[in-house]
Amino acid sequence: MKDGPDIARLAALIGDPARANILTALMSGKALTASELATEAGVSPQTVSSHLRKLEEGGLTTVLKQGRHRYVSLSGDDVAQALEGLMGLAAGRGHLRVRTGPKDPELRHARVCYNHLAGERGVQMFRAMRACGHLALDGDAVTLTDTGTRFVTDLGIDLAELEKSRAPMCRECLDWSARQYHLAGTLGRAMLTRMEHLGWMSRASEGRVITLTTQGAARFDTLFMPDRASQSV
Amino acid sequence: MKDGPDIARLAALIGDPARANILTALMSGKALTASELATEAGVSPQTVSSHLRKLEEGGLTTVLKQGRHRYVSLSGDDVAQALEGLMGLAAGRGHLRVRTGPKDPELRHARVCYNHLAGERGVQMFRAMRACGHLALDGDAVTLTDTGTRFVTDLGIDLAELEKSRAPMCRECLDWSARQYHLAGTLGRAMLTRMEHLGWMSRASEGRVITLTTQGAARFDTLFMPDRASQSV
DNA sequence: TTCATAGTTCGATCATAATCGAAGCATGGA
DNA sequence: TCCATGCTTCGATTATGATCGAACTATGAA
Repeated sequence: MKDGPDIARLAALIGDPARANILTALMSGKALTASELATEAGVSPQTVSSHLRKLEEGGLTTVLKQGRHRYVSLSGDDVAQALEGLMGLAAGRGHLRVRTGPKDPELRHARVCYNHLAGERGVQMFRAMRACGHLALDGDAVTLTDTGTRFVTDLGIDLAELEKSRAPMCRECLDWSARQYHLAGTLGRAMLTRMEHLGWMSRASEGRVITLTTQGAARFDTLFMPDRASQSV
Repeated sequence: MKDGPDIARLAALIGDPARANILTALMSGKALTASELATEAGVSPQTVSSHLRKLEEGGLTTVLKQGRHRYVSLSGDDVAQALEGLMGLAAGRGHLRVRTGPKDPELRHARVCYNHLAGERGVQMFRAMRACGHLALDGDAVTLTDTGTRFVTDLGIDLAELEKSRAPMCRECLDWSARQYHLAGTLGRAMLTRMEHLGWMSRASEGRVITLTTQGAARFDTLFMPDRASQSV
């Protein structure tokens, strides 16, 4: 009995170490060049060329050519979502790197997941916004409430700009480290960008770790603590 | 940069066709013997023995020995969840079997997903129960309401029995065919079992298709149509 | 125009792992 | 006890696919 989608082919695409490293690097949401990805994966340019072709043919990545540069990115949110799901299962089953790097705790604390905030901080933010009634849930749908609209507008987010996009504004994304949900979608992205702009947090030039400044952490905790968020609004 | 969980190893486990077939068969929620899985995967007993060892070591399956029989099952809901996520991505990317069998539409309509109802029917049920206020959502948490308690009790479900289990009673499970959520957890399982008992639907002896009787479909639609469910309670 | 850089294609190499025949062990039934 | 059945282990075979050196194409800058 062989029915339903063919997960073997898709999983085999992800199951090569070099390709897994490429996909993981692309989880930052950045579009990276083939050369950068060759460095990330630790293989030669010719090898990465071959891998990228397979990923593109499999529908996991898209490529944008600009002159002699080819910018590669994940082909959509759903790829990121499935990868996070695999990460969650891998973490839950103890499938960890042999050498857990010094960045592991930092990744768990705060990291970028396809351009939005993930890790403990991401979960904290999502939970606080729900607790304060800024976000409402209806099944799989997450919507911004009236108080939420005021909240994010006060924070400096241009909602009119977000509404121009056809992508969902709010979406739940299962966090592999916290095993809870954090906020994805265009609003999730805008929140991270805004907090970077405010100087609360910054992304490393390489990798996915997000670092909060001392002041940024304080401001973040002020805004996103459930029993304190009400007072600030 | 090689950080976070090792998805390559896990994906490679799933990425072998024989093992993917095994895991897909186990999505029915039944515990199957090694011989049955050898038939499912279309390989010899010695090959399946080798594959099962890998899946068990990887934490994806558990084995229960009874005499000379070894009963294999998925090691948890989270495995089923990640597999469904991969199925969704595979379906969305057109990674389908070369020969889409005659069972494909039936699988999309109603199928068993780790012992609970999936497919269009599963989504319909979950949606209707939320619309009628029988289920309440708070982030990732799904809870049975007072009206929901009465509803399922009237349907013949023994909630006291369900509450004895440590497993979550209600959980959302993303449906690969419908791209929406259906109800999982012990309640989701109990609902399917109950409707089978009422003769509304039955599982094929092999595979995961669920067939509704004419009368069963009528009763199902009566109970789980959002604008009609209120009248029946 | 020349040179440097980004990236692809070709083909050979080689490591890996799925596969099954043969043999053996464990269990159950007559 | 003997035979049948379920399952595992061992070892050889073979197909697959990742890999990179060599060579090439395309683009950009001086």
